[in-house]
Amino acid sequence: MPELPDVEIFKQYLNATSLHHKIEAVEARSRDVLADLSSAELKKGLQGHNFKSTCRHGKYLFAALDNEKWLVLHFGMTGFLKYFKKMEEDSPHDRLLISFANGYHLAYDCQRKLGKIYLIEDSKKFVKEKGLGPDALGPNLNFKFFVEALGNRRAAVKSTLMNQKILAGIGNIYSDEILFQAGIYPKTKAGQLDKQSLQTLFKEINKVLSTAIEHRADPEKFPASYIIPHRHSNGNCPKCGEKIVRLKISGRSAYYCPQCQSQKE
DNA sequence: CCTATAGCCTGACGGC
DNA sequence: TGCCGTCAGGCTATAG
Repeated sequence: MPELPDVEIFKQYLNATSLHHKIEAVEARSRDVLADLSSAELKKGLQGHNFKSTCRHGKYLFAALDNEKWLVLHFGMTGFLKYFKKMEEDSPHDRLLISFANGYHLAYDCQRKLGKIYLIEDSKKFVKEKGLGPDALGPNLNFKFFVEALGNRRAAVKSTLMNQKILAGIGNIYSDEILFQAGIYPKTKAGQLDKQSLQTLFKEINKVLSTAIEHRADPEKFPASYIIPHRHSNGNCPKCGEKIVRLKISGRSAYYCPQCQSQKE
């Protein structure tokens, strides 16, 4: 789930459910998802406090606490948030359980434990230390920067889009969608894209990510022209009907339409 | 500096 | 049914 649009929805979800409620109890159930802090430290940082506001950078969600600290959540491949009242809804994959004074709970569910939880003082510093590029939907992103960032890259454009140090937020699924909408073959070397392709690509990054957010990051609600719902073996291109092809690029699966995303010489 | 790969973790699925 | 390999919306350390 968790690429930029998904995390944006998690942020909205946290805002709608969990702000300004006093945190009464904290259960950190897996050491694996705790970055560089103990469960006791996490508990100490959260208990008795409340969330004031949130923000997001790439795939990271930041929740500001009233003690000037930030809870930072990264969702790995399988993470998501769950707000509920009855403990029957608590699942074995809920790695962190925050219980509020109003009787509700916020769970961080992360089946594969590839996500990470941090407690930090300074969100700007965190982004810098992680080496994250500008948020793919953020205000600091302009075409000039984009062209320079892709400049002399020899890697496949798909890998470049997924490189969090260049742009933060795009993952395996949405890179496929962006390249499909832009009509670009995913293995094209980033540095070999002509001006026209770069312009289209730049525009589609914004368009695809905002469209996904508008539809609550739910593929079932996506426009009929989107490849994501057809992104599997046996899938057919929603634009031309051609059979969708799978490639391996830097260890990740790329799905594309050989008709609409033809390889240029 | 850049790029590609293995490893981390759990579970679902298909083939034999 | 069991076992095996593969795959899965990510990141990191490491090697070339």
